[in-house]
Amino acid sequence: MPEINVKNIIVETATIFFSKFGFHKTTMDEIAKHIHKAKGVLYYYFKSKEELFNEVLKRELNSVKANLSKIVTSDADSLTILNEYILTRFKILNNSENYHETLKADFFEKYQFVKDVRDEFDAFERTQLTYILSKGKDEERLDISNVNSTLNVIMMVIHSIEIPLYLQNKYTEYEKPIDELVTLLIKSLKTLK
Amino acid sequence: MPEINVKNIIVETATIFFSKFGFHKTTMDEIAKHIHKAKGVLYYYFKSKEELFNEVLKRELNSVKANLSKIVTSDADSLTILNEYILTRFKILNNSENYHETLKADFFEKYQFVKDVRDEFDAFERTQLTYILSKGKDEERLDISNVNSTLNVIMMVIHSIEIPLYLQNKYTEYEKPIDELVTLLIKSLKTLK
DNA sequence: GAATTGACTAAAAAACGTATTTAGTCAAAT
DNA sequence: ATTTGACTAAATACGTTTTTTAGTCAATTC
Repeated sequence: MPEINVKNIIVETATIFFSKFGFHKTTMDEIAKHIHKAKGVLYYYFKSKEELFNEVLKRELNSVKANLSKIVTSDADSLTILNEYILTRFKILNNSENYHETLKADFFEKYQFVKDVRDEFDAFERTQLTYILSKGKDEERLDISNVNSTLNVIMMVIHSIEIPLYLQNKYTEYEKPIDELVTLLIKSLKTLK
Repeated sequence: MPEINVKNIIVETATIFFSKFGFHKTTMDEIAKHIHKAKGVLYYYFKSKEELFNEVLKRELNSVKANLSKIVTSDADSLTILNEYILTRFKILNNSENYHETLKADFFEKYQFVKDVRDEFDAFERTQLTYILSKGKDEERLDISNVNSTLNVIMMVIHSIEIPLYLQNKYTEYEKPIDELVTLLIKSLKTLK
């Protein structure tokens, strides 16, 4: 069986198990057994369980990035883009149990190995949001004196809200207030005419 | 020694110990020893360790409430009041280690006994913010169609931000973005003239 | 009668030793 | 180059023992 397939099958299987049982409760043995392979195969392709989880996480986040990039590069105006970016981000990451689990890194030591992947996703987000805000500023649709500080506000809001949203199962409760918050923020950033 | 003093001394001592060591690491024995009393005295005035902690918490929150009420009842206009309310709330609660610890109730079972005190403080907040928003609406300074849903937005924002702020030691990092966020929110709520 | 004490104890937490499981390794085989 | 399965150090789980702690209460003091 070609490498490309075995590695993918491992990652796909790991995605299912990690999503369902979490990183710590999933064993390498059960992943191996599920694909009818010896455990050693997993270690042939991945240095460790942590590296496998990071690969699973990267692929999930790459999918999220692709969706978000589509929004950012659309023909819509920057206000619409910013609106859709934030709402879509919350919505699609709601389905990523593995991403939720990484939020625990901010509370427990045992997840520090996900830091790099998390930082990389953060960097992606800052880039996308900076692009949106700068575009809006250039188009004179957004009234922003300092792009970077507005960016920090938005990042703070996103990172703060996602904790109760995903770790305290408040997605349903907060769905409507999030909509309204984003509307308010857009309104406050909109250039007055 | 009169009752009023012993009870107060117990609470004051408990405040110090709970703030420093947390609820679980503080023993009733060390509180008693510190005030040169037998442990039974603590149980004469308080039914349990949990009741003592709740009393400590109530007193801290009563102090916070007093400060916030002063702002709410001031002669300033509602925009200024809303601004000051939010910023002051974050600032003074930053010094309440015991309040921070109650935020853990949303993550761990062992703190469920603080729920009532927390709910009561929430209710206080909703009342104060409703008053501010309604006042602003009446004064026609705030452009709000539905006071209750705007209230939910503000409460969501406050409760979300306080988690990283106090449990992840992000007060310094978030101080400036919070200022700016509040400025943006006020701007979005302000009636256009 | 109210307030305090200090001995007591059930239960919780911590410590400890043993058993089991798991991540990771690697020589042998394919 | 890829896979296997036996192996092992380390981590985790578990049962037992020890220690600590929250809470109690009869006796004492004020």
